[in-house]
Amino acid sequence: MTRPHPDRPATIYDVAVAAGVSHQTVSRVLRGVGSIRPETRERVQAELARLKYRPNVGARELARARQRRIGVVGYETFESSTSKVLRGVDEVAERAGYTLDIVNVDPTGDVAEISAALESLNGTDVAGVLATSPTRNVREALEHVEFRMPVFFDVAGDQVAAHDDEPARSIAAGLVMSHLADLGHERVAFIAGPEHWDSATNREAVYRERMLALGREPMVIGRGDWSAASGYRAAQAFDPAEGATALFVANDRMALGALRALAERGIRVPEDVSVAGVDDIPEAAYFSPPLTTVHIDFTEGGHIAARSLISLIETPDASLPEYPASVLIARDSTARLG
Amino acid sequence: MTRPHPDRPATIYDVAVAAGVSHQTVSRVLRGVGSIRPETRERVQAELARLKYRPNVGARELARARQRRIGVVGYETFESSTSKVLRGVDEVAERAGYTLDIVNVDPTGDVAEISAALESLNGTDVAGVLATSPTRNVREALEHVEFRMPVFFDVAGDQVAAHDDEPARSIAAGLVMSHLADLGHERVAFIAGPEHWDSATNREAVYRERMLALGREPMVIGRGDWSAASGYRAAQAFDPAEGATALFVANDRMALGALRALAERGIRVPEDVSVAGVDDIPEAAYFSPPLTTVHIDFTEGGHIAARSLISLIETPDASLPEYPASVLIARDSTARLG
DNA sequence: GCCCACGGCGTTACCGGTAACCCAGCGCGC
DNA sequence: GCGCGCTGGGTTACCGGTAACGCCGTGGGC
Repeated sequence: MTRPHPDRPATIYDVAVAAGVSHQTVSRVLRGVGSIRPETRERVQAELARLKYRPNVGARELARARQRRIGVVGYETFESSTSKVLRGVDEVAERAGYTLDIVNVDPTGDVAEISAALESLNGTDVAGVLATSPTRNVREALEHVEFRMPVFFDVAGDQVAAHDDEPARSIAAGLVMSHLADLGHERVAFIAGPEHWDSATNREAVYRERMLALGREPMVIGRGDWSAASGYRAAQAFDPAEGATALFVANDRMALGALRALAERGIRVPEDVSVAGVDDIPEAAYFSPPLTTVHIDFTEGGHIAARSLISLIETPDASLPEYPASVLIARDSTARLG
Repeated sequence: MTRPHPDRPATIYDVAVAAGVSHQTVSRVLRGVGSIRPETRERVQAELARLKYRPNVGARELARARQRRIGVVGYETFESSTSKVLRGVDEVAERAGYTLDIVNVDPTGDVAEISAALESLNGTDVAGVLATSPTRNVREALEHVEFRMPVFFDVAGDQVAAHDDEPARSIAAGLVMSHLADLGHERVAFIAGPEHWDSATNREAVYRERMLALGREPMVIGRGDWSAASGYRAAQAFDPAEGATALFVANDRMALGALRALAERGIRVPEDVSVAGVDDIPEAAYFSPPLTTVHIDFTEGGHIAARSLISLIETPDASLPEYPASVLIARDSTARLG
């Protein structure tokens, strides 16, 4: 379905001539400032509507010397959790009058390539940049590019706790490990996320730490790329003979693949092994069996990131935001040991 | 991670003064037009780099009297298939020098509300509008708003065949029904998508038609909202006593919910009933059992939609695009009858 | 030796807005 | 009757680019 090409839009000058006033009066009506006789105002508004006036945002930006776009460095923006972050960013940005300029990059790709993408964003004079891909490569690329505008690096909804001299750590992974420990699981195997990702390394670090705290050797049986297919492949390495009673998978989609791999090999969940993920994607409740996971509010994470960036843009005092609390969602894929 | 607020950017006038030339010479170097002495060009380029010049896109748009943004009316852009469409649109648009301005609306919401969202897009002087939400409400809202620019209404990757006096029809649904018929299934139950959606009604129409062609009464047992949860609920109404040997679900996510509901009730798939979906989301291969579905290339659909819109913008001759072929992916959830 | 074309720039106008400043007329106090 | 401030608006400059045009010097054709 299409519509024909229409002719050139009316400007405030056209409207001014039609209403018999100066263009400045039209501008005043548009902005609602200054004092204007009601009669004049109505005449202008009538012409505005009749001529179907639409403001030229470029001209407005130019005259106001103020940008209204935020560059977003996204990645696989079609993936559920990350695009929920984007949605949250969009909601806040729109309310604040900003428009998003989304650049898709492969966050695990070549640093030079990411830098080029960032540079192109930089060359397009946006008001600020929001990076939603917490990978090492993106962080490095950000170091390379000299931005003239504020940059905010989001943690992509994955809540982390960072104390003064401790590194950032995944709360979600801690919740999963505590849940498993509560159920009596101490021999927990782990399928990690892609190594360039901050959230993957954060979760893995917490897993290892908790295992050591239990006096157990960490059992990282594989590493995926967040996809169900990679979880399926990684779970092939799960060997019941090694004694693990639970399997912690770094995200829900990989957990789906892992569940499938275990089912094919006749390993029952949760009777033979408990399985838990992270993210709480909407589908997780309908896996077979329904997956125990940690709910992360990605949209709210996006809100927070956007608010932080906008406050950086408008008032250059940076205060680090508080992320919402993640909560563990226990479902049938985990059960008490024994 | 953040960076401080930097000072105001350099303009071509700053660069011109620094290089000892006129601003027009700088503009020429920037655009690569006109004849310039290599020595002068180098001097300008050096200053460009030294002052970290970034073009002001607003000013450029203004001077060129040409818009560079495309408004996209999206919906649940965080959902897998739809955001793949967006990604495809983005890829093409970026290559053509356009930037996306994405507006999220609830495509099943109030027509007035959608109209308002469209109007705000319209008021922002974009080069064209691409609607990626094929719902009746969005179509109605598009009728209300008088656009000054080309509008393209995408079919969101779902391929349809439209003959002259026939309505558009879902090819994907036809593929599923043929596959089931090949396996001997004639008594096929159906879980439909939300009624406002074109793709839902297209798929349902094809389902009904095929059933009647087989001399069977259509068995629409429920209607969902595309989510796994709604598929789970709808599948509660599946009664094996009614004789259906297969269940066709209008998309994969609802099919996941349906699989779960069937499993909970002890109905085996595919032994007791075959199940098929549409979309081929990446997770479908890891459902229990892996889901027979129809692969739709959403990203390519986005490419095509964007190309169509851009050609409408640049040369107002509208030619309807060819969508890529969908293909059936047979997996374990469907089996020969008997 | 003259004219003209062309390379290599500079000048100026303009895109569509906003903002600072200016100005006429009126009502008012004194 | 005069100065004052306020209302209601017009004039003009400017934002940072692009485009049309003009100008100067040089070199080649005749």
